[in-house]
Amino acid sequence: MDKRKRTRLRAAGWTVGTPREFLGLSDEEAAFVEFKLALSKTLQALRAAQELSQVDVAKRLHSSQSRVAKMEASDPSVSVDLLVRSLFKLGAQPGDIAKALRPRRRVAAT
Amino acid sequence: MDKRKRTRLRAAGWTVGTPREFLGLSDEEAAFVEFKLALSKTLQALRAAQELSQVDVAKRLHSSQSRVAKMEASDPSVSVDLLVRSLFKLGAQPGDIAKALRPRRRVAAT
DNA sequence: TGCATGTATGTCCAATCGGACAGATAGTAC
DNA sequence: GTACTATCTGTCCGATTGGACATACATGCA
Repeated sequence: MDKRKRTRLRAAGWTVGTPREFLGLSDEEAAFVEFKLALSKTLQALRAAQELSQVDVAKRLHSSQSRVAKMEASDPSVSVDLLVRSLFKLGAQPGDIAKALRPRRRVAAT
Repeated sequence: MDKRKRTRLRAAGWTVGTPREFLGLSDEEAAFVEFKLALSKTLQALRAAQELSQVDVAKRLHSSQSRVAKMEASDPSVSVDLLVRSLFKLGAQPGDIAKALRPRRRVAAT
């Protein structure tokens, strides 16, 4: 987005910026939600790799399908604890989790 | 500990083994407590590096000294969420956390 | 000795989390 | 069309968590 358009939008009362700016998140909060997101993605990937349904995973975790869906969606009602425990139960190794948390290479902003 | 002594102790009614065995933790549970422990240690290290008291840290986190003590002690009442949020608030980068989680090289058991 | 500082531990209660259920939506096969 | 499967979303209520407080313990210093 170029400066001109940005300015016009702001003048029209719009908030312009990144999702993080939009939501008014501080740096630490943003880092935390990204952290959770990385774990969610890892969980999804692990499930896909094992070709399981959410119901299957729920059984292994002694939980419910709806909670698994929320875990994968990084729902606010899901804690990092639950995500980490679940990853371990699905066979992830500590190293796998560490790997998943490494910050993605940043791509040039447009 | 040698085999002989181990056997004698068991005969005398003692449980012999790792803390994990002693507590009857499954692999995933053990992995999880180690995970938490790594975060606690990182928090302590971060505080030490900045030469802050627990009270100082508590202020930065908008929490209390007692909770900080429990975080560093990896108390059961402390969640991974709290630890991770705290680390970020103290300025840790995602990469730092990933690094802290990498499994330590195992040393020959005695 | 008393006093200050830093840390550890136990408890209380409000806030958050998590399993479970209901119901919605989407895709596929018959 | 119905039926089945997989996933998503909202809600409820018991369980866990977290800030706060009191208090104990340790160390250093005047």
